[in-house]
Amino acid sequence: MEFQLQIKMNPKLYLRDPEQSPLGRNIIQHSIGMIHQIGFEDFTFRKLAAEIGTTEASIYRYFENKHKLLTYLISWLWTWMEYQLVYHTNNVRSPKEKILVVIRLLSFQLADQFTFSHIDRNQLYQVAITESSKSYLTRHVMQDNKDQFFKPYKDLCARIAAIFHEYNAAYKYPRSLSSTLLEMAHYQFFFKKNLPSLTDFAKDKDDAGVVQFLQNLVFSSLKKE
Amino acid sequence: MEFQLQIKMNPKLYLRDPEQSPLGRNIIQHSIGMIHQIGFEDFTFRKLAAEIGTTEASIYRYFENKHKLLTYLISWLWTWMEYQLVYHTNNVRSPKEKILVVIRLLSFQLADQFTFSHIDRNQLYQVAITESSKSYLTRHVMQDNKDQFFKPYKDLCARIAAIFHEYNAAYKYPRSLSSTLLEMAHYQFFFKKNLPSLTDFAKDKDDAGVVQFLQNLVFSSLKKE
DNA sequence: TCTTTTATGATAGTAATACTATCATTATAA
DNA sequence: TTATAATGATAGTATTACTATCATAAAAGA
Repeated sequence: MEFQLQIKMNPKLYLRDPEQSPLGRNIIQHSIGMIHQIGFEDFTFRKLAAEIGTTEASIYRYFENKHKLLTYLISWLWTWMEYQLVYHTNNVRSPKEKILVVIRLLSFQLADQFTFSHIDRNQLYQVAITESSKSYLTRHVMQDNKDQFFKPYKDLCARIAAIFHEYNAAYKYPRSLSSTLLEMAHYQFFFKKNLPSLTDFAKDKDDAGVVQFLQNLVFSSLKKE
Repeated sequence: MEFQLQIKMNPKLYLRDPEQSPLGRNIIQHSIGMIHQIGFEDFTFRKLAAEIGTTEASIYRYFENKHKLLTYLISWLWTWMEYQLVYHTNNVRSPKEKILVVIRLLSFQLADQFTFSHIDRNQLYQVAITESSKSYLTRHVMQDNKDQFFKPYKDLCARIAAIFHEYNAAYKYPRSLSSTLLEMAHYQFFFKKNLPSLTDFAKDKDDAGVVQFLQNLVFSSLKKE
């Protein structure tokens, strides 16, 4: 018995659906690998075309530009995260336990039930740590928002906020705490690796310290017990 | 009686010190204005040269590239912030009061004692909200860090962490809480303006809500009383 | 099976970006 | 007064970020 999870993406993010063809899936797969390797700034469609043995023109038939492609990738990850959250909190009663699941998920400590032949989630997660905020830190964020590009992120944020509310209905800032958690789950790992003095985890070998910090941050804010 | 604050910048950030000439100061002044207006991605030395009536080549004599210029600007702001922090917490005894000063400072609610003829701090602060993280979210962050480009940011972070420690010596994550506060002081304002559903301040007209959230976040984490 | 559509490849071309180099001119300092 | 330094003027290169055109192969429809 095999299950497949199909993530439906916002059609405005692409010109031709990359999931529907081998070339499209190649673009997705190798763009993740390449951005991971050389970073988004140095990543170009020309280099990507060379790597997968196609032409620039062919890639432009799938994505308008590299920024849309990045937004597509990040958007895919948030959607996948939300699904994971639903899956892993299903049948969990205690809001406290749900919050622990959220933090484990955002710290990439949870096992996945699916494999995606062309998407290396581990690599995509690494990409997201460094590049995700670039998808909205632009001058065209408002237009992109109107086009619903950030719906997956906002949905995930809202779902986590709802769990916070469930844990403590009196807490006044569930959404801001949720976006803080989402961003910090990236930034603290980035800092730990690259600018360690901005964290308290410089010497840590594993991610346990960051996870504990995030737990402390959230539960302190939400108080209770 | 007039006082002047001279902020000493890391010489590796520039080729020729922009503070030492009218052209240099023009570059600083107009780059802030221009990045504020069109965003860092669309900002080019060519456009900047046209605006201030000089040539691309002349600008390249001051800065190697636009990324170094951005890092210079952001770096200046962090240094200025640290000075403000020292100034405004001088003679303040209570650590709690110091933390309130920090948050007011990061939310740009504090008056400044100096004017800088060619640097519009208000505009630079707006630029920092959207662009500051781009100065380190790169593949060359490690090298840049070795060159001490982020020292002003790390110094400010450490100083705030020290205040947290003073407030509650038992708290385990003063640095991470400090970097969280620093980043969120930007992100929550950015979200409030551009992606309001990621915050609880969509309808707020002023910044008071964000300030309260930041206070709540910090004091909850640090507990005590 | 024949034909039409669709996807890709191959190739070319353009405007802008991100620089580097050279030389003349002007202002300043020794 | 002469050397030095800063800027302007101009030119040029490699790369980026696209757009356009045409040929070919594969798939789908009649």
